[in-house]
Amino acid sequence: MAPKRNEPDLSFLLDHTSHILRTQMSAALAEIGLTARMHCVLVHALEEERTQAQLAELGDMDKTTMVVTVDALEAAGLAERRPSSRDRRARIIAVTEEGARIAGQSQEIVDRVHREALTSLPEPDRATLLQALNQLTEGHLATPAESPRPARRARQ
Amino acid sequence: MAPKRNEPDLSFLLDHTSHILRTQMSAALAEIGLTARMHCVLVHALEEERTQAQLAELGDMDKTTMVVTVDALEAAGLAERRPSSRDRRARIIAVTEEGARIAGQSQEIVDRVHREALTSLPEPDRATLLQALNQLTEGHLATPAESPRPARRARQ
DNA sequence: TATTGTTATACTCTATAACTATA
DNA sequence: TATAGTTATAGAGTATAACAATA
Repeated sequence: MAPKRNEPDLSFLLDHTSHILRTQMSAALAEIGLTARMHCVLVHALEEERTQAQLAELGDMDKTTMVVTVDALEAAGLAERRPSSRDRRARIIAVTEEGARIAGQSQEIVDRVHREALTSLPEPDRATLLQALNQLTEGHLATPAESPRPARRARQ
Repeated sequence: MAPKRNEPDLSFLLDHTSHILRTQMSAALAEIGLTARMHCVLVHALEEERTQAQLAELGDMDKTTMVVTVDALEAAGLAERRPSSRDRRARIIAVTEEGARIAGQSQEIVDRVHREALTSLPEPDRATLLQALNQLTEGHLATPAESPRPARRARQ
């Protein structure tokens, strides 16, 4: 049987919920001067010594996007670039004391926004939702379809 | 209890699944020369006589984005702009015969991509997932938080 | 005065390419 | 030769502003 039209479908539901959640998360983090990327880098950099490339990989960012993000963290006094002792090409992102404090706050904000979003769900459905999304992520929605993107021209 | 770190959270899961599904949908629709927006406009325009503004509202697009989308549909011979008999400012988007045929195909593609995505889920979880997402959409994830965007300067 | 659709374009975001220093 | 990080900028996507026609 064909699905009824005008009924929210999976695409709409995922697009809508992820978009709204993202705006709420951005707004909440903005109150302490962070973007979601800055939060992501702070948290991962706190866990252990990591280079920009490693942090970019973890946060699924381009290395050039990471440059901008680390610039912002440095400007805010939350992190510092330090030369790696192992590889003089690489830079370790060291979180400052203030950065660690802010990271604690931002993690609380992230958790709170998630909690608040899920409050409209009955208890048992929350676990099922997260589990189902996890399964999709590992199943047919693991890898992106490639879009035939035109290559960019060389710089003049 | 604080959530364990490095565990996929709601933000990651929604972002990831919606992004992957979107790439798959784009790739699948591209095979018949459509974008998701073109499909969306075609389907809604087929249901009843609708103006660009109404279609923009339904598809959550800016009116200027709608202009581009309708241009593409016209160029592909799938739809035509016709003056509204009620309001001479407005234009009805009329789907051509070929457009209706393509809309049928694109709807099949959309349904197939959704079906395929959900195959990794056990039967009972599918309904729960869709229901839970629906509830989020109507609950705390109904309306976007507003981001303080700087106003754009006037044209020179 | 407000609204529909159009055009032009400003702005954001992201990624590519080229580069330097190092491996 | 390959990789880490930087810089500059191209390109896509989108929205704002201004406009003409009409309400």
